[in-house]
Amino acid sequence: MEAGQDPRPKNMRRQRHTQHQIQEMEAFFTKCPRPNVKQRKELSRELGLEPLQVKFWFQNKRTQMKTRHEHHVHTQLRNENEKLRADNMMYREALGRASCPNCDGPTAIREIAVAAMEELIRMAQMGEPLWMTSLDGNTTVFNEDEYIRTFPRVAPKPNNHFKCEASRESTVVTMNHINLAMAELAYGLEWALAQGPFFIKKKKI
Amino acid sequence: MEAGQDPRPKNMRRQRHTQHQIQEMEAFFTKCPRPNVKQRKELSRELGLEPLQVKFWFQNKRTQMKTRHEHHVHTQLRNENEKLRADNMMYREALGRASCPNCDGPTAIREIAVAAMEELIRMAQMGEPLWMTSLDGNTTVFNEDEYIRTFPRVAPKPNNHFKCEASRESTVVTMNHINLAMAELAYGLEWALAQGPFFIKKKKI
DNA sequence: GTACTAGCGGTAATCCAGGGA
DNA sequence: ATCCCTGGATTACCGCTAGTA
Repeated sequence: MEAGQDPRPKNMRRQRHTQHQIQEMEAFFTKCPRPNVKQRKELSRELGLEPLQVKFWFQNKRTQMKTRHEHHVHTQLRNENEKLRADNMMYREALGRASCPNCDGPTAIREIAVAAMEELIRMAQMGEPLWMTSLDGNTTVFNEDEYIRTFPRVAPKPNNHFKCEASRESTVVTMNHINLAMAELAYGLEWALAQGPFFIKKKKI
Repeated sequence: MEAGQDPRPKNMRRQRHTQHQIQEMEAFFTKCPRPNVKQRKELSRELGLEPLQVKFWFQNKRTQMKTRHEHHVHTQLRNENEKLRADNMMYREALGRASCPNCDGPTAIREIAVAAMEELIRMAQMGEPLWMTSLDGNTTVFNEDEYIRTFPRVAPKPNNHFKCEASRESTVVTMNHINLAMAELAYGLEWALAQGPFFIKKKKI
């Protein structure tokens, strides 16, 4: 095996391929990133490199390309993320501001939700006047008159039968905190639902 | 300078540090990722490595850590992206489903958007009857009568002055595809906006 | 099953350009 | 300018795995 004019003792590195060698291999790489033995031998002959060096170069080049591509995707992902976040914010605001084509007022969904939530919190934090402990100590009775007095913005006892039904159900609940919370939630939701007709009255045709 | 018991001819690489050497350096790395000359010399003495090798190891370790961190951030970004996309979809649907308390029907925003989009696509795909090329070949004229005939669901020429104004603007546009698309978009949006009063009529009090 | 091979991930060892005392 | 160090990119190579004859 007559050597290719540079039989270095193996493991001894010859630093940096020349610009020309790199350009040639780069050009080949764009057409064929994974040359076979023949192509590599041909290239090594043309460029004055050992076949093994050519093999190494292509291997390293492939990994380099891979990492660069990943980096590119990375920045792209960052941008997309930014945009999605902005879109999300816009949608969130749009939901609060959304106007309904059936009438020309804004939907009050958000307002209702916020108000109901506040009411629930306040109801939960209240004690004896609103939530009366029964004599046996096992149940808590909801004082509806007190409720109407405390939250006067609600139309007093609307005639909606759904509301009456539900409110009667939540009037007596067990002491269990979860049930209590659910009862409050039900009442708050009823109130929110009951706003429907109220708002409709406000609407101008 | 009496050598450190391994004066290899320089440039001859000794493969792979031992598990012990790596563990020690790794432990040191967590406390101090960038040891100075003294610390490196001390480590090299303890581990039977050349100071230069220790230096190399720490340098390579730093870059490795960096790439690993990048990779980690990468996957994290992917997940976040996925989640944001899902949220976005949910918001979009919520916008379409949002019901308005001023009336008892669902908002027709989505329907309008879909219909407008379909109309835009159909308009874009149409040729001569709807989009007349002018004699000089440089401008495309929008045939409004043909439009009304083709899409009869639109109330013929509503008296809304905004619509008239805008439609006149988009009647004559240059051949430029971007402008053309914008004109179509404008017309479609006008149509969508013009639906407002129409829906109001449908609403039951 | 077995021997051979290419490709890949990981790692050691540099080279190079640039920053700071 | 001088010297040392660091990060980024390169070159060389080992060990493992999968595909193939």
